Amino acid sequence: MSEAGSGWSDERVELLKKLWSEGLSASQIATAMGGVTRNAVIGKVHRLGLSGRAKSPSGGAQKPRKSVSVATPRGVATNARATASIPLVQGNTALAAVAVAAERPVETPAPAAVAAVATSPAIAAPESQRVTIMELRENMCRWPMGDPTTADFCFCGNRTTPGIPYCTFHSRIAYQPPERRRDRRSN
DNA sequence: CCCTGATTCGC
DNA sequence: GCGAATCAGG
Repeated sequence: MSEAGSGWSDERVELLKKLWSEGLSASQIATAMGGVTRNAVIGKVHRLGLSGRAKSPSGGAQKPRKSVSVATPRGVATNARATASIPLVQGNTALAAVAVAAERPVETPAPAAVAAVATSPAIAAPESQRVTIMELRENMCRWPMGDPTTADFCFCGNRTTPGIPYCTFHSRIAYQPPERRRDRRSN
């Protein structure tokens, strides 16, 4: 059973706490852990009593809506968590990558398919952004590059269409129909 | 447009 | 308890 998908197991909560305390954004954590959305992460974070941590790099504080019939004295915040020294993003990349690899083995596309496209003179590979898991956004191509077990592991990072985890180029490689090698003269 | 977190509320 | 929807801001 490694059904990872939903449900906050102890390990998952620990990972969440760790990544959150290290300064990763909710969406980054969500994509890193997989199976959950940033909303889920945020919801869990707040439920755990976290939040606040340090200053958000972006997305400043919000107001509790307009006329909130506040009946809930949510005085949680103000966690005595000193700002301390937040490690730079570069230092965490390896950790996050490992975490991802541990939780969700990267789906390695068929090497044959890769080679086929790579050697196709008609298809030109776009310049990949080569982003790390930290810089990966929801709409960035998650095509793995490099070895997941080493620090040079990163992703394509090109723009994707909503709902598709890859850019147009890598989508062709990833979603190659089983029956579509030859007889493609109607192109 | 992209992103961020916060909060509410139905399940 | 969970997370989508919504909100509010950068």
